[in-house]
Amino acid sequence: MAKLAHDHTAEDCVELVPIFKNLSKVDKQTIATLVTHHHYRSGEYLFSAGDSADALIIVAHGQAKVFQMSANGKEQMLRILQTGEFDGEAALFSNSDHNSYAEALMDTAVCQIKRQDFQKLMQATPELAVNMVNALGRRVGQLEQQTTEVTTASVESRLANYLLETSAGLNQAVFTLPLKKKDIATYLGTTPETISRKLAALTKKGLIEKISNNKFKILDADQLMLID
Amino acid sequence: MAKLAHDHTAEDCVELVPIFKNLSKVDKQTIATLVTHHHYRSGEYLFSAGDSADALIIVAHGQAKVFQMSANGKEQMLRILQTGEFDGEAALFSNSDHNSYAEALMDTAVCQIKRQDFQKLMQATPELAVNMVNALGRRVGQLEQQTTEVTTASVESRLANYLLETSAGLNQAVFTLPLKKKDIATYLGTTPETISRKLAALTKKGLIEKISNNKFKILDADQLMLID
DNA sequence: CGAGGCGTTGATAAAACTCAAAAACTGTGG
DNA sequence: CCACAGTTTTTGAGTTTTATCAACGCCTCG
Repeated sequence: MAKLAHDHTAEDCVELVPIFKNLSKVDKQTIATLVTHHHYRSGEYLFSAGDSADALIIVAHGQAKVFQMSANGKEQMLRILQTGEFDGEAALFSNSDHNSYAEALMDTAVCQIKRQDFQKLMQATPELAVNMVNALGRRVGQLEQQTTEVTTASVESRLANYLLETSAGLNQAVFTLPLKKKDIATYLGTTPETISRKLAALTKKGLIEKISNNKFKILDADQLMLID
Repeated sequence: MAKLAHDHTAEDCVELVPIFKNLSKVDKQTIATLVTHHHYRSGEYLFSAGDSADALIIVAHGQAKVFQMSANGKEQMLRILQTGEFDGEAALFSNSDHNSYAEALMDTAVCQIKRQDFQKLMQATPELAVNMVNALGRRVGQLEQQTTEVTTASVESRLANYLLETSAGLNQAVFTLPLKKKDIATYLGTTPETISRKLAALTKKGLIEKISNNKFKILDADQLMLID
């Protein structure tokens, strides 16, 4: 496999990832020996629905979108995996298959730990298990939030929130949308057309300003929060 | 407080709950000493949004609904807590407040373990932590499923699924809906009126049969699965 | 330059919500 | 056992939101 610009080692992975952060040096070294390492180019799939899910997948560098495909062929984005985040929790409790897809949005480096190895690791390193519980607890909270928003708030409100969060996450009033509009749509549970229209609506109301194609500026955060 | 028909002790709790099942006798006894015990009557709240969330809550007996309230006053049901299930994972990783409500749907017995105690317990009992991780992993999977369904499937399809699951869960073709229609509505992210209409529609299509007020019979499971 | 993907816009349609009122059910007390 | 009050459910009519389909414009990149 061709080496990419950044050459990540197993140790990098362990250092980068919050769930491993506060472990002892020895533990980290043990973990490093169990980790395998993969690169994906933008557009490649880390896994697909139906693949056997027998490993925890940690994004060491890059970005990937995780989504499900419904019976009628619609995508629902579940999350964007950022550096340091992981997925595959389903893999941790049974030999089941993935029911979702993960696609790299840019060149992305990934660490994997086999289910069995990880379960043993948790047995041997309670701190790790506790970290995992906390991380999963946080994830449950996020998902509960997402479920509630998607069913109770209008698209315009969801979009407004998304813009606020994105802007806040990047810590800048003028920001570039990190996703294609098509992806924003599936993330918010709607269609690209509606996103387009609602962005126009927010602009017309003077709450945001379109700087360029996908660069925006928040003009009135307070009003954006109050939508719907 | 008046005693209810069943008098549950802390030991009952520990025995009942899957995450404690495979622990050693000693561990179970330790846990039992940390557990406090509460009864709630139907309609009472186990906790409300804004309450400080500093304990893991385990349903020892009964049933409770967990829901969020959106800014515009709509309820979204997140789950029904059955005997042996727990909530409060948000409490496990930070001193945050609850952002959801839990209301007893019948007389319900609950065990609580303080966040601090539980974190220590996990440190000392890796098996417990692993059980927790697995339980939370399962929960994440459920929520991902719920999010996807709610955004990609029609109400009729969601309702059909709900009926199938309920019927399967109770293991009987003729079954009584365990929730009020209002609650089914908030669970499926819709309104009571729509539930009423869609039930009528499914009946007219000959896929289900209304036995009595809230007793139904599945007539054509295959077709129900294919809706939308 | 041209092709293909992405985004916008418009017209239309479908799904579901809202509001309002009637009907059915629940439990209670006489 | 019946009547009543309160709640839940159903039904109807009208409206809103969002999806869909189709066409067009715009970039980007070979």
